[in-house]
Amino acid sequence: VSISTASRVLNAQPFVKNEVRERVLAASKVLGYRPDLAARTMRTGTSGAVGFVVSDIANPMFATIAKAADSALSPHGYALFVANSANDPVHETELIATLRQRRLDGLIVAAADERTPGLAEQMSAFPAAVLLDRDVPGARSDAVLSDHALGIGAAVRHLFRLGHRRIAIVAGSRGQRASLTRLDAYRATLLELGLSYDELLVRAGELSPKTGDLAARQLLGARRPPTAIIAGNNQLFTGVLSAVRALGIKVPAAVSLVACDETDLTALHDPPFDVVGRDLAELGRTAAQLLLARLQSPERPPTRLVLPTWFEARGSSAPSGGLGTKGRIEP
Amino acid sequence: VSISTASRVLNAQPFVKNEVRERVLAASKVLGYRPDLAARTMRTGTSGAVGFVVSDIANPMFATIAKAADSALSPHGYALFVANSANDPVHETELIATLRQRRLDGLIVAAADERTPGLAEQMSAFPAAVLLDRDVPGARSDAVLSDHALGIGAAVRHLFRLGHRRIAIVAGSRGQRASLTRLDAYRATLLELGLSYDELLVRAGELSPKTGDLAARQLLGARRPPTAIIAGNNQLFTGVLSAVRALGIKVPAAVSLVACDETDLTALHDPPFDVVGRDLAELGRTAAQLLLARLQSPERPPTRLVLPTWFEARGSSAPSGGLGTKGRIEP
DNA sequence: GTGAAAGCGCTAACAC
DNA sequence: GTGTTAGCGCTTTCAC
Repeated sequence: VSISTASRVLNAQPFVKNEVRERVLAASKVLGYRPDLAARTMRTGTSGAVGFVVSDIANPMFATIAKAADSALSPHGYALFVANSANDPVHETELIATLRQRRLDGLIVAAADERTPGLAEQMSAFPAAVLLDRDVPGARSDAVLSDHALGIGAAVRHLFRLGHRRIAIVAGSRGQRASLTRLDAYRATLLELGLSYDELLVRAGELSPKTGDLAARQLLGARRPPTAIIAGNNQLFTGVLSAVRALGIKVPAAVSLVACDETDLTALHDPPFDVVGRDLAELGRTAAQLLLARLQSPERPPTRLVLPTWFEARGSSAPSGGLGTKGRIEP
Repeated sequence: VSISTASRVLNAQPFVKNEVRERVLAASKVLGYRPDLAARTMRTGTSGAVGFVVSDIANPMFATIAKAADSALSPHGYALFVANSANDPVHETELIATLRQRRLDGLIVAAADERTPGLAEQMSAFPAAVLLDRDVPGARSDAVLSDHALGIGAAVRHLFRLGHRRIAIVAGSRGQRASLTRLDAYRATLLELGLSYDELLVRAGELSPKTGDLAARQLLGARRPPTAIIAGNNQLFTGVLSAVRALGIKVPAAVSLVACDETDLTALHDPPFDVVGRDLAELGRTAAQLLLARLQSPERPPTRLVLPTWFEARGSSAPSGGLGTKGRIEP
């Protein structure tokens, strides 16, 4: 029983006598043999591992996506490792570099900031890399994106129909496509409806509850407060909601609220919150599929897939006494 | 400039002339040199990586813990990778084996089922392994545990004081210490208060919203329904709540509800839900510290740290018209 | 069909 | 102080 024959057997290669194969298999079972993956990685250059870099590992949105991606990858023998950049572009760059040093075969990236210098180059260093709802300038990689304009547009129109004329939005900063396109869609829809774009009704900052809380306090404390607020991210929404609670403001009587991305909080509130939804699991699955496809055929042209978002009116928006509504509209 | 001198410089070893050191550093900067960690791992036997095996990566509870553990590990140069066992003991065993094959230096385990055969052996194969709120028979490893009895006991007593005599609990199955000790504490406290333990008021199953939903429907649809329900896990709680919503039952007027572990849902509900709380970040940090300590001194005796839980009465429990209360008790 | 041997990129023991 | 060399465990030619 030589060392190379054993390797052949364990890698299921042909041209090994059946009797020998049996013996090797038996022996490896008895000894509990497990190949050293570090050695294999060094020899073959592949690790059978895929990384998922998220900007906030504690955000259940990423967790849902990761779960779906993992389910799609693991039947193909790839392990998914989730790593946290903690919303820090510097740390993120370092993290991705380490993942490459560890020879991960693939990378799914929801970058903290798309404008981080060198990101595109870092990604192209991987055999396969997929952008998840991010648009990195200069990157020629596969991407799964959400069409945020669909949902935001519908939300704004819904609020308009209810009579709202002062609709505010709280969004992330300019470093992420999601925030940018949500803001763009917000503005475009306002103009389409003949409303003016009022910068005082727009707040942007880090994607954290704190930002949402602060923004909501500023908006609601202003001389001419909004009658509706769209929170452009689940973390921002928790902040907005905590501010609304702290200020004792009634929803939807005094202010209408729209969240982005369904969570337990939005779904199980009584009544549930209006939400701009999307299929997070589908997002993760698709990212995994793009990754697998690229690993299989490295030369295929980059694919950009755009998945829909939608608006669900529920219990957190109500008619406003604005110009547009005469009679009361039942929610 | 020889290959071993370069290695010495880059590993910050002494006995290298300053001038040479400078030159090597400069060259490595220019070339963008990054050591191949797979090769280093093979040579040294260590990978500088730690795994965190969770039973449900989409559960924000684990995400919070992971985030805290990561923050504690990364300053020490360890990367934390989160991997999902998807509540499947078989998959979990496979996953841990792979992590060992990848030569991860450490492991934090919140096993799906503590009774999985061979778990203790698998863990002892790692240079360092920490159990996170799990009690694996035969494992001689470090552990961070939560004292669930504290919080559950307080919750049951609180409900008793409010006049509740039919207090139900929905818990996980017997494969996790958390579920077991919560059930034990529930029963012990009932007996301590002179109440009988009624099996019809106890439901157990997989830690999923579905279980919670089903259990709540059974409990509330019974001939003698409970006046209060304790959900022994955040996932179960979402299920219990969805059932309560679907059945149109008022909280806390018709039934009092207690959740385990604070989430956005429990904190931001109006009014907030009563909750058995604990410091999840502290749990993660402590796990990381135990891991680092063991990596530093492999021979130290195993440490078991127990962290407290507590009960917070808020808006989801109300007096019940039971035998115990005459006058109305203000919440 | 099987074995011997080279080499992946790195570190560490040993010579100089 | 620095260079030479062996070897970590695996896969993969290349002989036989």
